[in-house]
Amino acid sequence: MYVTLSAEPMSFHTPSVIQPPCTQSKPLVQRQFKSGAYLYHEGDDATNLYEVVSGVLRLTRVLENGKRQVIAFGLPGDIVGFPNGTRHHTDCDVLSSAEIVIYKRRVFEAGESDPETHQRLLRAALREISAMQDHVMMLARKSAMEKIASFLLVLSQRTGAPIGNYATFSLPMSRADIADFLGLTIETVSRTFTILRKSKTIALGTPQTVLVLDLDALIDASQADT
Amino acid sequence: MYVTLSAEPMSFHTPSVIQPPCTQSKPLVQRQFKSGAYLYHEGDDATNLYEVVSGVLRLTRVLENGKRQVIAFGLPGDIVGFPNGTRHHTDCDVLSSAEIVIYKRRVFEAGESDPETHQRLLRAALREISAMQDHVMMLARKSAMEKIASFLLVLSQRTGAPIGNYATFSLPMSRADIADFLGLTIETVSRTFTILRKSKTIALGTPQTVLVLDLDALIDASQADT
DNA sequence: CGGAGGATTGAGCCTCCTCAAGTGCAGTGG
DNA sequence: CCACTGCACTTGAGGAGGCTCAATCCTCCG
Repeated sequence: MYVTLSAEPMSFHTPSVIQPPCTQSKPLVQRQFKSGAYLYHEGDDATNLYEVVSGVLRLTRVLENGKRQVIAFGLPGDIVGFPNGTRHHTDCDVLSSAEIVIYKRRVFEAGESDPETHQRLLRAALREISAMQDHVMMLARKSAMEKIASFLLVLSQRTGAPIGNYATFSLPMSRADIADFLGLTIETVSRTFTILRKSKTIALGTPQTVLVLDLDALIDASQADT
Repeated sequence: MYVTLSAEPMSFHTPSVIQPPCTQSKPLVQRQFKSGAYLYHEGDDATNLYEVVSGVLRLTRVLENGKRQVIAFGLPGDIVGFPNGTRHHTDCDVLSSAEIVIYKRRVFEAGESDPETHQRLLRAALREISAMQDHVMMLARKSAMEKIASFLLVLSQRTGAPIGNYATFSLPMSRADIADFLGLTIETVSRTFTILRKSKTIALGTPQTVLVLDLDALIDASQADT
């Protein structure tokens, strides 16, 4: 499942730590991808699906005018690469070096050979529909602050590590990627980070390293004016 | 597939006229639903999938604060009701009386009994992922005018009927539904309709009946400032 | 005729975008 | 070692698009 930022704090779907992707004895293809590598491009014939074990992926689409739009980020536990028809409809590249489990598409589509994996991939596809719907709701209705806070919350939940009473995590994507994903501009993203810093809700070690100082405040900021 | 309003004019996916849903000899369950009826609610156990033959469905989700958000509209040719896990994650009700073909969920999930329908439903699920991604891109980056024009274009393409040189179609959903779907307010939707009327791009018979007077102008209005 | 609900229109404001300048850091080369 | 350059991020000023609040219109229906 992708980062989706639903209003209700998101549960950890198929976290690889708890439920490792390899549960049967069959050999699984797992590969290491370096930052900047592409898993596939838009229009490529889709032969594989990809499960993120570690690292972060970026799914983008190129618009008519050549600009790139970030559709989703692939975090550990996500399965990406579901095609439309036989072809990929996004680009997918690696933001921070990733371990990826590769599944054959036909296992997903037919599955006679491996019903267990087939079911697993099917559920991932359905989760993705739900996730995209969550994302749609956020884009349609949330303010800049609510979007940023929601985004940080999900990253914190899914990739954060505790440090004392706080949680810390890294932002492998640029401000431009965040802005693209949330339907904002770079400047608004940056300003919103500044507001959160000044209110002592978060702290930034580097611009790519976030420390959550006040989780309750972040949750408040992520929710609509209810 | 749902109404998605991608930038490139959308092709007609599985139009029921050309490729009727019933291609095999097995008996298919087809039912009539009246306006206002619910196909399912959020949280319901998902036993079926639904293919729209005629009419229009509305898929919504209820937020914490009780407000309703329109996720998608189901037009003829769409297949709706893909669950997340075993449960529906949206409400689905009927905006204009609809003929619906009902599929059993287990045919979609397993499909040993009916590989052909299984494949058909699987493709629909994948199309839906793609469609939601298109919708995300629109919500994130398009102006009010671009959203409305794109929305009208899709409805015109998918449900329009020619009248002389023009195309006409009905809007079974309220302004509030349109606003919700596009991430706008009722007032902005109404004002944008007015602009399109005054520029002779469209005409409104009733507020629910659209006549496309200048298709090229509508296409122009639907595209970003490229 | 009167009321209700949806749609339209208007005025004012606010959030976020645009444009522009400034800052900090990493890499490069003198 | 230090200037130079490039890039990402931050900050500021100003403006515009869309929202809010409110009034009005239209149509349907009792």
